[in-house]
Amino acid sequence: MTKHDAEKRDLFAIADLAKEFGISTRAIRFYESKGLLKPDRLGSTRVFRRRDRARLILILRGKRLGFTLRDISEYLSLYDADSTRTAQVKLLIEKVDERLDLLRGQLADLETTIAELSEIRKLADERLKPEPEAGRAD
Amino acid sequence: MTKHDAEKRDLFAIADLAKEFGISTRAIRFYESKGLLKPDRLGSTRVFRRRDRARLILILRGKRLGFTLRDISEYLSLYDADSTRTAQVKLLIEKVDERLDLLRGQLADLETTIAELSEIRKLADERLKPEPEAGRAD
DNA sequence: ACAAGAGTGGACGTAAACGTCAACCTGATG
DNA sequence: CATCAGGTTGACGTTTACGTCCACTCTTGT
Repeated sequence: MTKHDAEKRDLFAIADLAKEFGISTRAIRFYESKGLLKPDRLGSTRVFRRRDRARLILILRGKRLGFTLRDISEYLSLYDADSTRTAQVKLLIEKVDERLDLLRGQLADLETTIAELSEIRKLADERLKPEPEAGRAD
Repeated sequence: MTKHDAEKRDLFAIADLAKEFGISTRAIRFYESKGLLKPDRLGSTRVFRRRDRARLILILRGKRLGFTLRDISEYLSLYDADSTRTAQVKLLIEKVDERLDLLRGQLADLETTIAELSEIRKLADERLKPEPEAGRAD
């Protein structure tokens, strides 16, 4: 069972991650080619560690939110930047703020949309059971 | 002034909408070709009305949220479905619920991301003004 | 020894969402 | 009348994010 506890392991084959997250190995290699992942190598074989797995999680979340890989790449660099040591903390802050604005915009859009759909749902639902009154006959 | 109050008008040229929303006329025609918009015609010239403008707003919001045009198309049909008359209210409800689930998932992702970035921001920020001590002089 | 199974890089294919011409029509205007 | 701003329909080009072969190489079980 310990074998399957992905959280605790530190070594992953490309196929492990592909399976765990339901994506193709091709996709993973593609992410690497774009610099989003930097697995170690054993000869030519990729060896993924916890760090890469964590990045992959962020990548997939970014994708669910509709960001491009380029966006996500920038975004990952924010995590990397090591806010306690970076020489350009101000630049980092700017970037983070920028992205936060963007996300808050999305959040607002999302809330509006959810509200509107809920309203539609409510109407349709009422339509479905319109007689809290009396009995009926078929 | 009344001329420019987009909300109150009922006739829009393709370029009006393009300008108002900062997109290309090509995009608008493309949306039409995909059935997302159905402007009237004066001869061959497209005439957009409030309804189309409203749909365009929904389309752009959908895009900001990372949905495909196909997704958005389905989504628009929910608005169209006229929940007070549709013969398949149940189907409508299912679709809406489905989409609400999806959106709520995004909302959760978004909130997580915002929280994480805020944390990074906080760290970087502290790093920038590490002396909450003593007075100041200008 | 050898086949199977996983890994590799490289090349090509593809769907989505437009951008970018090209070639045309049309009404207003100096 | 010539031109010009705005409209039209194609048709082709482009970028993104992979899928789909392909032709190897390595490791391992029998």
